[in-house]
Amino acid sequence: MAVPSLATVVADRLTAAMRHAAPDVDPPDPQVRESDHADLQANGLIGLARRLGRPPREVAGEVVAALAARKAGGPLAGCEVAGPGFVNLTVADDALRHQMAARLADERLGVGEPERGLTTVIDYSAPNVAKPMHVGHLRSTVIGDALARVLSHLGGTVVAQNHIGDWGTQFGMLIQHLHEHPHTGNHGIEQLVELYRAANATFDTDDAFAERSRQRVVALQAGDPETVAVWRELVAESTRYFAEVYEHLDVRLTPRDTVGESLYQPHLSGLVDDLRTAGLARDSDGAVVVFPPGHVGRDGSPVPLIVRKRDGGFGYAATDLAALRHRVSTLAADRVLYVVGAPQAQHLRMVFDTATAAGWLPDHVTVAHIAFGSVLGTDGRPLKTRSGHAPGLSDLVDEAVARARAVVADRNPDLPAEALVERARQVGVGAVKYADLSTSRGRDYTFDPDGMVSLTGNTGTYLQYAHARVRSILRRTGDEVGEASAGALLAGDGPLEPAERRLALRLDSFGDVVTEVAATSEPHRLCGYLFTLAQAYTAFYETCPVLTAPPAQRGVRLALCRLTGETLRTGLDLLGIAAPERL
RNA sequence: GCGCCCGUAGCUCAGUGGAUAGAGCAGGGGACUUCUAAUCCCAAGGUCGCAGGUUCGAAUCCUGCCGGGCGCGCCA
Repeated sequence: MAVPSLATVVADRLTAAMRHAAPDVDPPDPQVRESDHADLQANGLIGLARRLGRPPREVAGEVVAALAARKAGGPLAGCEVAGPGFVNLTVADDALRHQMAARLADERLGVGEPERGLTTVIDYSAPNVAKPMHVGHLRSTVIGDALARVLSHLGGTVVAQNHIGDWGTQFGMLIQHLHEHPHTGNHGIEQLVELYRAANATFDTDDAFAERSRQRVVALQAGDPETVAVWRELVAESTRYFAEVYEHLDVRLTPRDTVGESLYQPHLSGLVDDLRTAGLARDSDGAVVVFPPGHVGRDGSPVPLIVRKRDGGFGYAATDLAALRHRVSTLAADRVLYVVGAPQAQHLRMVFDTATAAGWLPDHVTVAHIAFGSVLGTDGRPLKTRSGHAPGLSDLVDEAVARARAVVADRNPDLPAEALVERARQVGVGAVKYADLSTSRGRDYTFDPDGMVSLTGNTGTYLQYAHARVRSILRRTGDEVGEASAGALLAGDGPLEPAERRLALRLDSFGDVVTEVAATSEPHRLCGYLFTLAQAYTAFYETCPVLTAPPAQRGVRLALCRLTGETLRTGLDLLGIAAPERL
């Protein structure tokens, strides 16, 4: 059962008190926030005073009095006016114990399911066939996977769509090159990459080959059996590679979520006709284009969305429109999220605007570009995919895992080789994912391998370590669930230590933060929360002995440990990061 | 030129219009016979790019400027 946080309960009570103290005025948001000066502080009463045209401290005093008059059984132990009209709020120890007990008794830790009944389509990862995945794919994959986990945890239906690049003119040159230089045996990603490089080089230097490649594109589009068979082989090989990468990364995408660009090809002709019929598309120099209003280019003229090229081929805009239409009509999306790099912002806006104009986007469906920044080197220069080589995803992950293995092996000399491999993977992958998820996604991303895999400080490893310490304590009790129970919390009395209070308050906000991540599509908020939670636990760990405490206190502390452990484990899982029992 | 994003500690970054702007890393000083020291504590480090404006109150909202990144007709 959902357990509202103390902050929301207190906010509701303040709103009620404002209504009581000033019945004729619509009460503003009480703005209850965590505070350095108390457990919580409310800033919104100054706004109420403004609406009343009266001195803020006076009004705040009346609201506090109204609050005090109805506080029987409430969670507050104290509230006082401070500064220009803030209200500092202290929650009662009993209220904290009850909150913790309620969360501990609930398998969902008291987190509600506000997404129940909503379907969200998430477009993420989107690697290209016959190309290695690089850091840009990593961001989309990791962020998209985290959002999928969060929305699904909140009760929503999530439909992942891996929009892989499996169509386009480059396949003509790949297939033609394979045709002229047949490979034997299996290919593997390395061979595919080599094929891409060789085909591309020949294409650029050999005009005759380039022409044969163009013919090969025509053959592919016409469904020539031999050509299609080779194409399928290329796609299948890449799909196997993607699946390996996802599994290694603990990403939930599977081949079932793969909906390549090729699948929309049969619908593009009709789509262009529909746009024409709707009066949105028109001919321009032999191409078919849409001019969504409000998009102006270099010379002040409208920027076209090219749905069909002059040569008769369809551009990616057509594919994107077909995909969007499919997601809304067939997949019944209430919300469509595009986890795509920020440089595509204008393109996506034009696609969204065109879809809206065409009537393919009903009002109740929201569409959002979940943009993330470009990948920069440590010199601050962007790493270009085409010119230089963007760092390969596998290289980065392998390096992180190797460093993790060195540290894990150093701390656990007796760990069997097999367990070492798996734990190093969990730690290394967790470090990479956390580094990616913990900064706000809109910013450009500085690719810093050293910082990413350092395994100290504000990293995924810190969170895993805090979790492992929790587990270590609980393992030492004979019956952790029985002793570290909700009942133990409720049986506790006497004042809580400051470190216990701070930990309990952090634990209480978990559901609010997860809901916020869903609302903003910003996983870094969850990272920040989990880091402060781990810090609060560490402070508790340093100052509050658990196993050696007197029985009543021991029960309370064990219960706090267990709730912390389960909150960390759940939070890490929502980020796609493992929480091993031991580090 | 137009549009979008971004300028916060030496570096990498948090920061819901609220009180004294916070973390991590690096560098300095301390703490392991102790439930895991992958940790913790202390000190140091800032014209929040600049200038105006709105507000009781601005890193946060508005305007202008400076600096950086990205995008802007047939690649995806």
